[in-house]
Amino acid sequence: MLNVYNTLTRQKEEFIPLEKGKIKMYVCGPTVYDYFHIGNARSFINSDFIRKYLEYKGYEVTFAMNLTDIDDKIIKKANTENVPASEIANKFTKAFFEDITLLRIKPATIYPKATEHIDDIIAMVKTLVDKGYAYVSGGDVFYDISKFTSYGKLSGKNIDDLIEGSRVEINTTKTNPLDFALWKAAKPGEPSWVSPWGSGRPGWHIECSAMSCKHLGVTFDIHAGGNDLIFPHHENEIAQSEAANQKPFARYWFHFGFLNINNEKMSKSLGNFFTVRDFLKKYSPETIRFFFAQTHYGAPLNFSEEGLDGAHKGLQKIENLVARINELTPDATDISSDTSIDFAAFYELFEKAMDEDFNTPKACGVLFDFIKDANKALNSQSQSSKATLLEIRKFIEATAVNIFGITSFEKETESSVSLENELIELLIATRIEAKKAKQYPLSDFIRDELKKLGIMLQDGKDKTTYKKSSQ
RNA sequence: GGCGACGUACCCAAGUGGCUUAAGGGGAAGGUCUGCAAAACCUUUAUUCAUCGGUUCGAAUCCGAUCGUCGCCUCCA
Repeated sequence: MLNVYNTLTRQKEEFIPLEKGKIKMYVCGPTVYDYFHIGNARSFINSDFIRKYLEYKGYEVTFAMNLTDIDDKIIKKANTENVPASEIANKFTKAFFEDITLLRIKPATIYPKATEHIDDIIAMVKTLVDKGYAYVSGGDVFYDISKFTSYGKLSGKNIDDLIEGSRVEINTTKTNPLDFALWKAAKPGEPSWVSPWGSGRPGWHIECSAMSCKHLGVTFDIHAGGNDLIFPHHENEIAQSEAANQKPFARYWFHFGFLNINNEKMSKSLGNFFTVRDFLKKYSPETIRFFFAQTHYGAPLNFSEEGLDGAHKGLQKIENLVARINELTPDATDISSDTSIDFAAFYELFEKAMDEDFNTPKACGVLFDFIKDANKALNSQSQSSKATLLEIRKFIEATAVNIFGITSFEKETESSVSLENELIELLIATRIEAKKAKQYPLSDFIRDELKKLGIMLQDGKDKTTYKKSSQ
C-alpha cells in the first residue's frame, strides 16, 4: 500500500490510481530562458525518484513535463540579445535536455511545448469565456476568480485575505486585482498568434491546464512541482481546468521543498544560485542525486559543501561494495548461497520506506544496512558463492541503480585498457618491486606522486589496486 | 498584516502516540589489514527530541503558550 502526502487534502492518504496499474503524472517543467540551477534540479530529480519507484512497483507511468517556451522572461532576454524569442527558447531547451541527461534523469514520456499547443490553449480560453469564467478586456482575456467558488482550496488562501495583503500592481483593465491573464494582447515586436481576441500569446498558467488535459486527460493522477508553484500557479490551473471541464483536475498534488543556500531560497531572482552545468564540474551527478535522496522531497534542504562531501563519502560505500562484487564474481563458485543476509526482509524494508510518501532518506538507511550485512557476509566467506553475489547485485541494481541512479556496475570497464591505465599498472608493479627490496623512499615517492595526479593506490591483502579520485 | 512549514547528537537527517530507553550518513574514537600510511571493512558514539505547561496508563510524536528559522501572498522548482 502506497501512502502519499497530498497538498490538496493536507494529509497522507492511500494512493489509488484512476485506472488500475496505470498512472498519469504531470510535473511543471522549466521556462527555457536560462540554464537551470541545482534548485530546479532538486525538483526534477525528486520527480525522477517518484516516477522510477512507481515503475518499480509495476505501474505503467505516463509522465508529462511541460516546457514553457513563450513567456515574458524569454521575450525580455530575446530583446536584450536582439534575437528572436524562439532562438532563446531553442537554445535553452537544448541545454535543458543536455543537463537532465547528465543528471541521469529518465526522459519524460512527453515534453509538451506551449508554442506547439496554441490551438488547444485558445480553445480552452474560449470555453472559459463562453462559460462565463473569463472576460475579455481590450485584447486581453482574464480569469474571473470570483466565479470559481473553491478558489484557494489548494493553497489554503481565501480571496479576501489575498486582496488585503496583495502586492499586485493595480491593473485597471482587470475587474479584480487577483484576476489573472489567460491571453495577453500582443505588444509591438512580440511573438504572437491569431486568436478570437486579436493577436496575442498565452498567459503562463493556461498552458499547463490545456496541455495536461490534452495529454493526460481531464482528470489525472499526480501533479507535482516546486513549493512556490502552489500559489498562484497550481491554484490557477485548478480554477482553469475544473471550470472548463466541470470535472476534478489532478487527484494528488506533490510539492517539492526548496534547496536553500545559507538558509535562503536559491532562486534566479535572488541571484544566489549555481547552474547545474557549473556544478557538475565539481560534483558527480551521483553525488548530487544521493545528496537529494538523503532528505525527504518535501522538506527544505540547505545546500552545503559539507553536505555534498558527506553524500559523496556515503556513496563510496555503495560503490565499494559494487567494486567488490565485480572483483569477486569471476572467481565465484557454485557453492550454495548460505549467508546471513535476509534479502526478502531488505526488499520489504526498502519498499515499506518508499511506500511511506517516498521516504528516500529512510530507504537510503535500508540500503546502508544492507551494505553492512553484505560486507559482513562476504567477509565471513572464504569462497564466494555465485548465487550470493548475484543476489547482492540484484538488490543494489533494483534500488540504488534503478531508482536513485547513484551508481552502476558497468562503470569504467570499457576504458580500462587504455594506455594510461597500463602505465599506472606499470608504476604499481615498479613500486611493488621497490617494496620487496625495502626501498621505501622510492615506493612512497611513487605513491605520493600518483596521488598528486589524482590516482589513489590502495594496498590490499595480496594486490594493489588504484582509484581515480572524483567527486 | 494573512496563510503555511519547521526546530531531533559536533554536522546532515529519518521517526509524528506503545515495535524506538530515537534509523541511516558524515565526523570522531578504537580495531583488522599495512614496512608505515591511505583506502577498505568491523565496533563504539543522543535515557534524549527548542523552552515551558497540559492531555494520556504511555508523547520526540496530540493540545496550548513562548522563543527561533524559513516559505507563500509579485516572476520563481
